Amino acid sequence: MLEKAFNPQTAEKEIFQKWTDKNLFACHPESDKSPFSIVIPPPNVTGNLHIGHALNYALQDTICRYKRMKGFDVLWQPGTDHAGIATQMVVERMLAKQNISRHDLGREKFLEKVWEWKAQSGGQIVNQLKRLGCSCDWARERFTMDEGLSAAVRKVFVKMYKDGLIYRDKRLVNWDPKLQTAISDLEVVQKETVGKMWYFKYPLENNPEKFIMVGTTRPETLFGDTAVAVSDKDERYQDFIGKNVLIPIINKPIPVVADEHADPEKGTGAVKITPAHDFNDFEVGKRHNLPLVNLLTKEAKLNENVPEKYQGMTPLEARPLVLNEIKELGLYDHEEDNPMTIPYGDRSDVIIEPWLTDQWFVDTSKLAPAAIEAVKSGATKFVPENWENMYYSWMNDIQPWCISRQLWWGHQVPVWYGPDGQIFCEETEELAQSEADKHYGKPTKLTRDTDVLDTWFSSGLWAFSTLGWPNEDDEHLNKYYPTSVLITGFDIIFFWVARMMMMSMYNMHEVPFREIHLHGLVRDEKGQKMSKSKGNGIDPLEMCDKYGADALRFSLVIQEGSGRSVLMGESRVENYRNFTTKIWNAVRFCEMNQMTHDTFDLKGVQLSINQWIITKLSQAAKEIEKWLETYAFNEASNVLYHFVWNTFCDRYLEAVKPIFYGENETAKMESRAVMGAVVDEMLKLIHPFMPFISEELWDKTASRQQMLMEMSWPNWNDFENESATKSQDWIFDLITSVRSVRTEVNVPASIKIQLKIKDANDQQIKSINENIEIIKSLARVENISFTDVAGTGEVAQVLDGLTLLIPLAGIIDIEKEKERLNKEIANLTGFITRLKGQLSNEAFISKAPASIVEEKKKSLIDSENALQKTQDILKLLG
RNA sequence: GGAUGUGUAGCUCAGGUGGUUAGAGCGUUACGUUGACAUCGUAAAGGUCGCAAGUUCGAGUCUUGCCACAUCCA
Repeated sequence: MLEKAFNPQTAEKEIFQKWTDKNLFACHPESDKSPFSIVIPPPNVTGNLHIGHALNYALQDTICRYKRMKGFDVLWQPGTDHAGIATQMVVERMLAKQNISRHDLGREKFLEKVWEWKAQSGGQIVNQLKRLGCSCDWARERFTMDEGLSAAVRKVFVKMYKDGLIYRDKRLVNWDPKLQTAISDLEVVQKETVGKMWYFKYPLENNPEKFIMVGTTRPETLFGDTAVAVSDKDERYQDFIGKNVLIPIINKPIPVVADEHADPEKGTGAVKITPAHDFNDFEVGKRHNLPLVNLLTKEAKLNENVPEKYQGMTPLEARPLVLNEIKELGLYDHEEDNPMTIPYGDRSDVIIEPWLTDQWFVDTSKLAPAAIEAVKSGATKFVPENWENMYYSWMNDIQPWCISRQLWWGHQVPVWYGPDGQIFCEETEELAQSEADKHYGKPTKLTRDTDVLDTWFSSGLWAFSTLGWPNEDDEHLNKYYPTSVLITGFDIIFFWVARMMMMSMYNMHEVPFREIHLHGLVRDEKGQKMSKSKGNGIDPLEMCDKYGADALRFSLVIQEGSGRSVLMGESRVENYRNFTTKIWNAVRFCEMNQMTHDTFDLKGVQLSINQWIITKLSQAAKEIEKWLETYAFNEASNVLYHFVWNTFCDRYLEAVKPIFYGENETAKMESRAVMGAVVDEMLKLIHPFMPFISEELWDKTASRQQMLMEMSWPNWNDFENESATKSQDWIFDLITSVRSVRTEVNVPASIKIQLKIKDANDQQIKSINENIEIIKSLARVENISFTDVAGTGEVAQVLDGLTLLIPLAGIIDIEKEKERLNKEIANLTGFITRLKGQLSNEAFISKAPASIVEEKKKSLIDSENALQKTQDILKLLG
């Protein structure tokens, strides 16, 4: 006998262990089953499971478990990424507590520390994923810094370098002065603020009476100005073009150039150009061959190119002083509030400075076309489709990707320099050395580039590097690549999805995945983004502790549709915990009524209620299948929820109760067998969504040869009985109808009524007789009889041509009943008027399809019939 | 400023190719039986489908304009 309730805390652990012991998560490249493969979006090795992960992995687990049951050889490839900046920060912070900096240790020692940290406390998230029930092939867990994956990085880098797709260039990059590394465009967060626009004068070199008024948001960078730009269409400044103006304070002459960057409509129409500290100005500088004057150190402090008194200040410290000096010189004009955006580092949260350095870049413009074509041709499909637009628009306007980082933790760039700066890019130091020796004609000492690569560079290879590449003979690579689907959040479409597409097309000449399902982000119950500062976050592990992993998973998965957000609150988890309890108790009830699990021929089932539940289960299985195939998780889980709760519990179990309380042993036997079979199949349907409770019930209700996880997806197509199902559905309509009337005329639930049925046809009579006990029980009816005449004092309701009569003389309020009937008559009349209107419309009759016209005609006859009967009843009431 | 998306019940959302009186969950209200149920069950109320035109026999669904909001990119 089952316990009173499910205890997730103990059961989850045991079940996961059993799955692991039986090695059920493993893929089987040797099997002849068709492959289905997913690579996990690798969580950050420093990470902890947050609710967004929980959604993402719950969706993947649902699909993977479902596909296994559908007979696929599933590989769900797990792993983590090395998170260059985040990990380095974690370890540096740890060392800082002992007053050690990474520079004290040196690169090699520091990396040892990082590996130590990783071994001890890295990858906690993996255990957290297991708590969720994730059925990844854990034995194949990978890490982006593994030897194999690192080899892949080196190989791809060298190949791309030699193909001219990776190059080194001195350019403006987004410089993070706190972390002291370059970061890519995508790692910069633009924050809106209201800043100031300051206006001041640049006097003409040879005629200080005349000047150009310039507006700027960064006055302190004037020391790096190398021109002032105006529009060549701007009447005001025609005379100035080609002449020199003087930079205030330092009186350095710089040219006035005509450039489209200056917008005559904005401000004064003249802008100062600081090519080394602004991306737009950099472009202007290139067009006019302007020199670059760098003003900042790598800590983003003013350097030796500014007057001595400003050196060592931050730009923000220098700004008011510079403005003061301009004022003192009489060159200052005025200031205005100016809405603007300021770039911040997404990790460091400090202001990012455009800074001129040598960095490595990927020429993405050459990679993008193949990645675009892969989606255009349908080789990879986005689900939902509308994400394609976002993908195309980014790809079409793609910027070079800065892949070098001035960090220690990560894949060191496989580049060595000769004494003259000659580049040797090879997969190993030995190869680079031998190339260098050849090049110089003698043994020559090389130095290695100290930069490491952006973590996303290695993540970009994830889809094939985890499967064994560069070993082209790896059986996993051969069987599971391209992967079937990528399931991830839309927020990393550029960071990761787009880059995997580019890297895979270039390197494998094949898409990384056939489909991409992008899901929404988890928000709080009010639709607000969850954040630490708002304190509205929900800890998935705490939810697992309180309500069980199944409840958490279901509350997430049932919300994932085509929308952009999944709303989450503790009450929702609690709600679906109630659902798990419902399941538990339903099965417990079946157990109490001695359900059986012996082999049993479902085709020989006699009772229509049993035929009905068999058919409903079969239909639910097919529907869930249909929705899961298109990643409509909300629809699939909704079908399951309604099947379990409404169809199985509220209808079927309630309907069979009278059978078990009755004397008909044959009916009992049949129902016990059907009940057992339906429970078994139902648990299979539940399993992909709620693996723990379903497995537990499977285990506890019978002695089983195999675990539930190993079973096949239900297919009861051959046992469906449509006509029995239809008439049984009609019985439930009848029951609802009686219940509804009872409520409307306030018959207390404790009173059992008499039910008389008038004008029923043969089919209806047969069906009612067959289900007489069910009707009596569910509609609280004492006795059912058939009649030809309606009596007085009877409440009546028309249903599909027959009339339900409930004698309630003395109990009911005649006036209230009249009111009810009049309301119904008004409804029917309105409906009939509309139908008649349509049917008397020539245009409708001639233009609408015949089937629609027929339908309306039939509907009209039925309604008129019902109207007539309802009016008759009303007359009887006097 | 550009792009995309969204506006349907108090809340969150469903509503392939136009076709009966627009659905679900939660919430609300009323009433509760013979113990599977952390409660559960039964029933009810609640919507001029953002606004305005247009196409059509027929528009929540298609077209255009407007308004509001959201996200991404400048």
